[in-house]
Amino acid sequence: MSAPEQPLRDVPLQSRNPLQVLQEKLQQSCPQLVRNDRLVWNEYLEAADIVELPAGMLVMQPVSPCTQFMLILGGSVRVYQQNPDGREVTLYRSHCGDVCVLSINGMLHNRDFGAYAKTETEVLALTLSREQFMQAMAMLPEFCEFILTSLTDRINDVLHVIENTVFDSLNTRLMCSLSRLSRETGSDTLHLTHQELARELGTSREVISRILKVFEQQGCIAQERGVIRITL
Amino acid sequence: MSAPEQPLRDVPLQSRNPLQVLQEKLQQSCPQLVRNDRLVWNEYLEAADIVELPAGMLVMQPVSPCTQFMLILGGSVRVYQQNPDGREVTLYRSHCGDVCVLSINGMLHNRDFGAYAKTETEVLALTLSREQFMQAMAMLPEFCEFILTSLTDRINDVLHVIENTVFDSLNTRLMCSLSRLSRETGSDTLHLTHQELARELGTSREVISRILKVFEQQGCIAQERGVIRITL
DNA sequence: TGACCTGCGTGACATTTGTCACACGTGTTT
DNA sequence: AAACACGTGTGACAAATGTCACGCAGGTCA
Repeated sequence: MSAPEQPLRDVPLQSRNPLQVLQEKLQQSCPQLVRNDRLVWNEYLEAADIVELPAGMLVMQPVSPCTQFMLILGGSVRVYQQNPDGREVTLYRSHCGDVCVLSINGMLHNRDFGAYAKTETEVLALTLSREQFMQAMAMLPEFCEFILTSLTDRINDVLHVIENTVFDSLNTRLMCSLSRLSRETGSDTLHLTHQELARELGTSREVISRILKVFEQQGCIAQERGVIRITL
Repeated sequence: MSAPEQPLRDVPLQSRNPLQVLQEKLQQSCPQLVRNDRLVWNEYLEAADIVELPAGMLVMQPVSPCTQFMLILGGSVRVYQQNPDGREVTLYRSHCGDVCVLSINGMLHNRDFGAYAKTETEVLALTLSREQFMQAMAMLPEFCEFILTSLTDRINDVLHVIENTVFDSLNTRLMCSLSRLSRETGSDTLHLTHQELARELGTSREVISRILKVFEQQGCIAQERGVIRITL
């Protein structure tokens, strides 16, 4: 399976060559990865398989069958936990340029990883076999550094999640979630139900409704059925 | 600075050759790291510097001056966050055999890392320069795998912390903390004040006192000034 | 002895969050 | 039209947690 070749015209990112999109993305976040206008590990990436996952697919379960390294090229994956009552919390999301941590876990030893991952949109991902991955780590210091950076950044992210859940009120956390989701989707109009926001924060629908009503009265947001628009 | 050479007699771990202790530890957690009765990266480790940090030292601040890789050989480091009011939460602890995540962050790019780290005891750590570290990653697949495993395991750990803070009552979280601390110190007698437990969970002293009183009435614990004994 | 610090106990109270029950409107299906 | 699923609003209430204001006991130090 290989990437579709398309001209770089004024079309949405999703329909462009995903490796090109990845390169632009990484050029911003890790400029040292790009030399002479191409990714230093292009030779590896271009040999890699690219897989396309449908939206709504449960990619990872606590013990996953995944034995390959995965790098997200496009789309979004939600990583979350579930308690026995069926309540959920979102732990983080992976987007273009993000390493799939659970795939590294699976590739190395497939230890129990107390988390689920589900695609929220169609997802394009690059995969490397364990051997390809280890070889890239050994041969390409930039790739090695990229992987380590991704992992430590991810740890940093989730530490901030802990900070927020411990120190901040639901009020604050909800507002932060709205603003982050708005940033991630690049739009101030969020197509979300109250129930989905409850799953985001690990609380119940009624609580979200109650707080959103306050936000609405304060003029921070406007609501329609299934839609929240940030007006601030 | 090199490791003290001491005979392996019946003495507490702390006074033995720290590399020996590390090897025994890693043999349990990562047996593939040991071949022919020695660590596969002994050559690197034996050339490495070993540093000794005093107890109570603030090792890392949100932006740390650390530019070396660190691997804990002995003692314990507490990684925590602080909010503006001065309230704290413990995020995790590092012990013998653990990689210092913040040192990797510092070594690679020293990005802001919203967390503090403080030694709780005297700490012995092995350090590698950035060059030594990258070379070990490239040359020793076992070392590379060990580092990646350490990082993904750490992510897994903190994801569980999120799960607990979101889904569990303080009651449950406190009991879990007590039992974990007991496991980590290898003793059922914990020398801890209520205030320290409050910092552990990100709450206030009164709340901890209230819950511990209940535990005591239920017969799960016994308390003296500054001491909690688990009797269950 | 008295002053002081630290650790703990505790009651009263406010606030936050979770839960339950039910109602209403919209859109879809039968 | 009737039935139904879904998203939302809402009021009442319970439970959990945070906060404040104390008091008390043990130890240390001057």
